[in-house]
Amino acid sequence: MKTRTDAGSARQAGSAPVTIDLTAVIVAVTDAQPRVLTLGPSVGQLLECLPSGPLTRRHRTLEQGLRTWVEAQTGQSLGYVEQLYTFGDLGRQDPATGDSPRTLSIGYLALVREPRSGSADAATWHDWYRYFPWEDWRKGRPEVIDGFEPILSRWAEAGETAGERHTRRERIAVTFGHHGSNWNEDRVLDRYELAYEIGIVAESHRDDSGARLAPHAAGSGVALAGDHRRILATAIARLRGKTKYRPVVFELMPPAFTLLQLQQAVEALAGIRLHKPNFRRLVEQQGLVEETGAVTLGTGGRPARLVRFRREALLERPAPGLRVRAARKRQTTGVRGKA
Amino acid sequence: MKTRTDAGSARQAGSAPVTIDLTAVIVAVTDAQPRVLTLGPSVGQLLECLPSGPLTRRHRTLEQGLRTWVEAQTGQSLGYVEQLYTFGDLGRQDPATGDSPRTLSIGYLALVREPRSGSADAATWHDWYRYFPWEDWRKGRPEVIDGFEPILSRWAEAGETAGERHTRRERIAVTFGHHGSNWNEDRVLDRYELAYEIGIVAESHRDDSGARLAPHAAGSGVALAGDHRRILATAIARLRGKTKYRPVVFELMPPAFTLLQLQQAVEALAGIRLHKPNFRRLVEQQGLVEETGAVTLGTGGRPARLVRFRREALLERPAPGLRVRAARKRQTTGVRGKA
DNA sequence: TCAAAAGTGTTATCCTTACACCCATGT
DNA sequence: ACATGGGTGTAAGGATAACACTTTTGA
Repeated sequence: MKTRTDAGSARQAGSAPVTIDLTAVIVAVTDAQPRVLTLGPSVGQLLECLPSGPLTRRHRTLEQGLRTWVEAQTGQSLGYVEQLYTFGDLGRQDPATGDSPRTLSIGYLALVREPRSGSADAATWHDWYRYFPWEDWRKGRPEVIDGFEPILSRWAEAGETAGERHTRRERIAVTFGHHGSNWNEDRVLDRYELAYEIGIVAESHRDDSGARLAPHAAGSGVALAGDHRRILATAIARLRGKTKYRPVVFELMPPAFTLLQLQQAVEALAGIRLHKPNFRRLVEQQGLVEETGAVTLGTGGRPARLVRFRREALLERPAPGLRVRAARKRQTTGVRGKA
Repeated sequence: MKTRTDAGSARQAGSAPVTIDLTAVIVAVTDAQPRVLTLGPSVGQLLECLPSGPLTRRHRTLEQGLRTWVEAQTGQSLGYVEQLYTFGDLGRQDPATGDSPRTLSIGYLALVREPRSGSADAATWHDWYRYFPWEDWRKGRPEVIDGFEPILSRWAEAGETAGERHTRRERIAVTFGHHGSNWNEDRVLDRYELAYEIGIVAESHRDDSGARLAPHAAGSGVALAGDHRRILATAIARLRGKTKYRPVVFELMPPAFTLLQLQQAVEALAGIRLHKPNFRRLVEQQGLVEETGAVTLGTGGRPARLVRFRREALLERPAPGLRVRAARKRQTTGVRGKA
């Protein structure tokens, strides 16, 4: 790709040595909880991190490099994989490293069916709301947000000009909604970035020495090494968004499942509760599933039909997905957690 | 980001030297046509290419590096910028380069308001359908697709097993639709990748020495250097998709515009025709525009109200955009081209 | 018998699509 | 007068969201 070099004006500015880190957000849903695979912490490594490794000559494609590293580090082999974003800003680098060999991380989202519990190494599955407690609205508005609200307002009112204060208030309204209403579950990354900027989140303080407004709020979740929590936020946002127009949830489901299991998986990802009868109709009317003929036994109630994903849906609809919105009342299922 | 190095198992495999290329797809809409800014061709550079340059130490952020390069090469300063994808597979490198210092390109989408015609350098604006003639359905089904169809079927029927043939037929149906129906304007990248794989497109033959099924079909559009046509396809796909749930079109419009101009911009991007009365209602009902009070004169008919983008729409709707679908009949406007 | 989950019916409302039609200006 | 684009009315059909209600199991 050097052939066009001459076309530019001042090209020979000396490209710095760069290392590429391939980083994976590996997601599964078990027992109606969204889980993500992390490594550590260990000696000499204070924080947990996502599986990741440098791109080498032996990797023909970026994705192949990612799969190789993940398998080596976690024993997990990946099915569905999708590139998320490339992070490479200076100044957000881990201070320990220094800036000398610049590192870019290319983040990936991977979906797997079963968290085969840590066969290899120190890989462990964690509920992803451990890192984003404010993102789980399934049991109602999370209390941690109460702690954020004064910090957010203080930041808004600390704007220099009237215009800036207005912009800040608007930004808060868009990302976090107005106290409880207008919550948009897709804006995971926007919320993390705002929290990072304001200093709600531990990483803000680690990354820069300058004083931030807020002193790392209580309930701001578990931090990860480097940019990894940002990458995780990107993954959750992408997955929540994509669910709505592409049948990605099924990558997380076993070959046969009940409609309730499917609903709980969607709820787990989106962090909201859904209306059961309407959810079922949505799924069936979109033609996303078909009968297997089998039924489950002993789920604590009437046996449920087992269904499977119906691939033909891809041909029939331009955007086959689950365009869901939170139920006003708790119209879903009774007890959650252990399914 | 080296702090977690120890957490992995066999990390020290020697990361190869890598060059990062920042590549921009710069889009504008003028005279109801979608345009993209390219460089060349020139001496020693047979093909056109997108503005791009290597990431250097001086670039604090990737985006800032991109802006700097684009401004140097084209004189164009960028407004809205969004990262698209990072391309880095070996084997798709330009053969001239060889593989030694591996190059990744990070593709960006930029939207600008006015193609201030090539003040600097050799930058020129081109209709983007020059590179993707099959993507413009505004005047009905493009004839070039007739030429593709036999090639696609031949490829499908050349599958080894019955299963593979079925998979291939399905893939064709999803990406290109069944002869004219089921066209999904968002699947620009899928179509390019299929065309590349089959050999419809010139790049397939340039990149690999192996014989392909088809000998670079007629009407397969103008090729670009390196991965650039793929990056352009990614940009168009992203833009077509994003229009539906985010008000990005307005980044391409002047401060005040008529509803017809807006419709023509959307049609230009999506490559389909829309139903005029319904489009207007959609826009107004979504609250995306507000009156300026002014009207246009002499547009060949009754003077039109000039409207502007209404920022408050962002606060009111979770996904403010123009969820459009092709009109069955030509219900739009009369003559196109010169607006 | 009751709790728990599965599953059906029905309605009001909104959004989408298509059709038909009128309005205001320039040539 | 008529062409061109601007703009409104409205009705059919489909998708949603909320409501209430029945069915089938296990403890």
